[in-house]
Amino acid sequence: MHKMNSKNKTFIDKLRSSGLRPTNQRVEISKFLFNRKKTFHFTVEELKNSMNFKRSKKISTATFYNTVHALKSAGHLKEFSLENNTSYYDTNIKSHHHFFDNGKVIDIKSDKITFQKLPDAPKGKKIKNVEVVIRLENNN
Amino acid sequence: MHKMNSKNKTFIDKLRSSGLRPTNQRVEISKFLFNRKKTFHFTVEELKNSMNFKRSKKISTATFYNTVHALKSAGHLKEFSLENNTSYYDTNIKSHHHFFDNGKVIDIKSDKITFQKLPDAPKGKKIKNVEVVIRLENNN
DNA sequence: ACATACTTTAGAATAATTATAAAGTAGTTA
DNA sequence: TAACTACTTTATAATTATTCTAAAGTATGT
Ligand SMILES: [Mn+2]
Ligand SMILES: [Mn+2]
Ligand SMILES: [Zn+2]
Ligand SMILES: [Zn+2]
Repeated sequence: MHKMNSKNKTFIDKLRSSGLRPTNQRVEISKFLFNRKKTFHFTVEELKNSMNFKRSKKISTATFYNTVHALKSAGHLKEFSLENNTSYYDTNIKSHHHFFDNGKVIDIKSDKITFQKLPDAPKGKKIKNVEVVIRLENNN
Repeated sequence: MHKMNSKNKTFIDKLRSSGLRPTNQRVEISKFLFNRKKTFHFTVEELKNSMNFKRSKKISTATFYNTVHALKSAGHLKEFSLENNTSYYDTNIKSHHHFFDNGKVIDIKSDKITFQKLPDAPKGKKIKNVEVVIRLENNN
């Protein structure tokens, strides 16, 4: 008694090609994360609550953590931090920048910010990437 | 039986002028944090371990947390996050940028980075500050 | 010295995350 | 399809970072 629609196929392939067995839980989580137009920024708790809210058969906390870590390792998610002690994940894996607006995170495309001056990497090192955070506050 | 040297005076004043009673613990912690030439980036655990290592009379964990929070509220420390679930603190309270090199954090003075292009803040918002993280990796 | 508010402390509590190990499932092979 | 095996899910325990609690201690004003 499995639901199957044409969307799932995409995620099954995505998981398989990353060496992850496309279990029901992983497919559901992938669909929830990646089947949307805009970038999704989330914590594991938020993901768990919003997915499990409507489900009769809940997915376990450990599976949410396991799956998010697996997707991160496979390069489908990026991890980042705000100024609290929780990990956030980003469905936009391209190098890009962020607005932080009281806990709300908004993507800034890489080409929206360019530099006039950037320091050289210390000797023996090179630059892996450059990410900018623009913190916002309310006007007036 | 209090040790007192001319350095402590500075920190006593600093604490008093921030509305914090200059207790022994706070003075010791302030001296440890601020009596150095270079910026210090640390977690509360790191601070606790390095200060308590040599002391016979240990300062309690709660006091390290309390004092770091108090110093942050007073504007003498800034909090930031790496990609783990621990708060880091920065003795450099000026707006500035960072190199991240495998967990090691190095300051970049604000004027070492300038922008050619920056996005506008969404309407109703304004930019509070802009901080850049340059992630490093080893050469070759 | 006394009073009082603030501070320190040990220990309990909480939140996010990771570890454990038993039960379940996917992919493979007979 | 049945059996096999490696991988996955799950409930639960453990860990880590941090905050809370409330009792004992201390700084400051009088
Ligand atoms: Mn955590
Ligand atoms: Mn934490
Ligand atoms: Zn993003
Ligand atoms: Zn710094």
